[in-house]
Amino acid sequence: MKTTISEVAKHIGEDVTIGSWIANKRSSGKIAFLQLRDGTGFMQGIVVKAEIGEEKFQEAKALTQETSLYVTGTIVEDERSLFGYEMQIKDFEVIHEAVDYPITPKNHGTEFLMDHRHLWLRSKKQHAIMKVRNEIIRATYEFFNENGYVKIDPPILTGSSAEGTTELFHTQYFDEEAYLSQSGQLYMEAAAMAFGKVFSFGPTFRAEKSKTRRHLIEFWMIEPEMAFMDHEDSLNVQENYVSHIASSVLKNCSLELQTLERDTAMLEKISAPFPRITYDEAVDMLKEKGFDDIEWGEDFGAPHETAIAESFDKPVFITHYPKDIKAFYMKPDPDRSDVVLCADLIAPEGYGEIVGGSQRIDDLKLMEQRYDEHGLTGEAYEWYLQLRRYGSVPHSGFGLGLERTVAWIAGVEHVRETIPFPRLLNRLYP
RNA sequence: UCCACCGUAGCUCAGUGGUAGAGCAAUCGGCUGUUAACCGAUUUGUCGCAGGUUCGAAUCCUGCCGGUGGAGCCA
Repeated sequence: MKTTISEVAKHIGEDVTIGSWIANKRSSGKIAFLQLRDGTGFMQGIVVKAEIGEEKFQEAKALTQETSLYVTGTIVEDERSLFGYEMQIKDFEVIHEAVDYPITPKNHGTEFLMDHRHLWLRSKKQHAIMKVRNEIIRATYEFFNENGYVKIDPPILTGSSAEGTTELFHTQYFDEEAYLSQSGQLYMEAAAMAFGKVFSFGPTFRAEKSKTRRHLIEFWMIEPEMAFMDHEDSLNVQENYVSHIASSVLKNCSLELQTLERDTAMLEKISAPFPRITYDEAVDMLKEKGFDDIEWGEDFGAPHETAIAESFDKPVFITHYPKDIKAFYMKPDPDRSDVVLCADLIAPEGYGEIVGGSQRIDDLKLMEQRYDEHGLTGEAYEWYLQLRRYGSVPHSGFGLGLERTVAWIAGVEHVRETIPFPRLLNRLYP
């Protein structure tokens, strides 16, 4: 009967057939070890000459890397295998012979591997990262579904920008100029007024010429928006959500984390509540640590965020940033008009900002004032103003960057390995 | 856009003015428990491109192209 590597534990002692590829191979005069992969996992198959016959044994020894084949044999438990099971191969049938597979079991550079990303995804480490990514997505849907959120999909083609600061991808919408979405947030605010609690999950685009291990041109964000929730309520949602992600990956991806050599002790510490410090406290903390290049009113750079994160073994919220360095829609603190009710969540171990969120301005007059200050005129922004004209309520929301979160949870150095086909400054292929 | 570093065999790299090298991959042979298996043999070149200096340039100089890391900006 046909099965998959992920299911072999149910077939110990039975003869099964698995459609698979040769990931690697080792052989000697009378025994050969085939490292098999089938998409669901990796497993070793054993070919013994005395049992399979001279002709088939020679055929097994000649199998090339990434040749596809059906293997048939008995599933046995074996403690020498990390996976725990092996197949004693009785027969195999080659489907397609691969010749000169480019990615060998030895070292390769990033450029070469990225040029072969369509093949690199087959490797054990990349496979593990994508499984962690998938688990984070699954846990995201689970968390928001269980907490009464409705998934709403904002548009990708838009006629206006959410935050005028970043470079947008321009495109043509018949006779009009249009942009690829850099955030679905403004639309999610409209959705929250219709459905209460909503979340989105989709791609976003930033035409920034950023070249760092934390940046992609095209990346995926999860953007919840909640009516009748203030800044504090939102922080509670954020820490519960991130904790749920961490515990789900720990529970369902233990083999993948082992493959990635991730220190799971770091992940086990990720449980709500998370520490919270204000921007003011963060500036003081940085000055104590010897940073004399930061003054109140300036935004933090990556080294600053890393230095702050090093003081905590959990993600840390930095709240109440100065109004002037944050987006126009953030609500000022009622007790202090020079700061806004917002928070960035900084991941430990130098992974940087993974969440940014705020309570939004709900007062029509104040929002109109912000429009004037930021020069937001024209009908492209009119609909957003109407959300404050017709039954405005306090509401908050946040955006979580999927790739940065995957990089942090999986312990991967660079976000380009956390998305199947990264779009980078100089890469649109494959 | 700016700063730093890099570009030599299919891959990873050494070679800093005097005959183009190593390991891996590939091919052939050996080996009954391998884990990036190991051992022996064989094959592999537009030294990123263009110009210059020199008796002689992979090596020194100039320009260009490409890549990597970082800054700014952000998730």
